[in-house]
Amino acid sequence: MGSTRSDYPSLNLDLNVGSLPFPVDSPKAVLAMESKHVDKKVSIKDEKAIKALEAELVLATEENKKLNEVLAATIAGYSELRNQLIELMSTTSPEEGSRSQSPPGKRKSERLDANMESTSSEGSCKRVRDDCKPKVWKLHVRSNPSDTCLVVRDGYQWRKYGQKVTRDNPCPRAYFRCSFAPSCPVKKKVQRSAEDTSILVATYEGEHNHDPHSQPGAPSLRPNTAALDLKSPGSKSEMVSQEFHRSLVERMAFSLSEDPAFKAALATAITGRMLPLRTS
DNA sequence: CGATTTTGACCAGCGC
DNA sequence: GCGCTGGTCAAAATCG
Repeated sequence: MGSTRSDYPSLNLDLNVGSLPFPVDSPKAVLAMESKHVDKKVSIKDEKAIKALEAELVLATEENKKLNEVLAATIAGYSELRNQLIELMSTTSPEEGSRSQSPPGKRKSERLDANMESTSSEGSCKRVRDDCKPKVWKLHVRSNPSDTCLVVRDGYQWRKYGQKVTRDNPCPRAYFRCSFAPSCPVKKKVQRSAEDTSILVATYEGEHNHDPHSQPGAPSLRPNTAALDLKSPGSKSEMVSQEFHRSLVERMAFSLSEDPAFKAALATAITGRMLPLRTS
């Protein structure tokens, strides 16, 4: 995933500055068209007007080019800032270290998973894990706290194979396997957040090797429920892709808004930007 | 009757 | 080595 301009559809602006009387691609095209259509009886006055228009077009083209460069620089800067933020979030700051210090008895693998949570929601995960464990990422979904069923509707069909009450959370954790294909390696753990019981935390391990909608009797995605389409990117269906993109953005936004480290980093960044302005 | 859920038992990893 | 804990298994129960 490169940070090219095509990665930012919303930023794909049409920068054809200056109003042109007809759609053209370049000054050469203008000249070609003009040489075709210009009447021999064209007066000197008209020729001057044409030259003026040509000059205006060249200026507009130049301006367009400059604006494109500015846009590219802006996107590059955005990318760099985003990477810095991700890096900042993934590295353990002293106070975050004490916060994320795992309680005694917490397993190493789980701590790794917890570490992954901050980065896995972003595709450009910088940190590469040493082992060859399947991809793990977490999903926070709001649901009715009075609803006791640990079901996250994500378009796939799951088969529950266990439930446990964990030490650090009074709410039970449910274990699911993808029930569509026996060969599908994906597993899912669902548990209510200890802090906010209205939030269901679903931990996915691995990637589906099948289409979520290919299965018969797949549950329809109801509104007003924890419904998300988690189909892998790069699918053929544009609708699904858009849905996936939307859910990804929602997930990222939610994860970031819930992350105290992000809030702290944001506050630091804002303070850092404001203080020099005040002191100067 | 097959699929799914429940739930206690078992296993393996980790810290002490 | 032992105890704690999370993850999984598998038999029984339940559901459609």
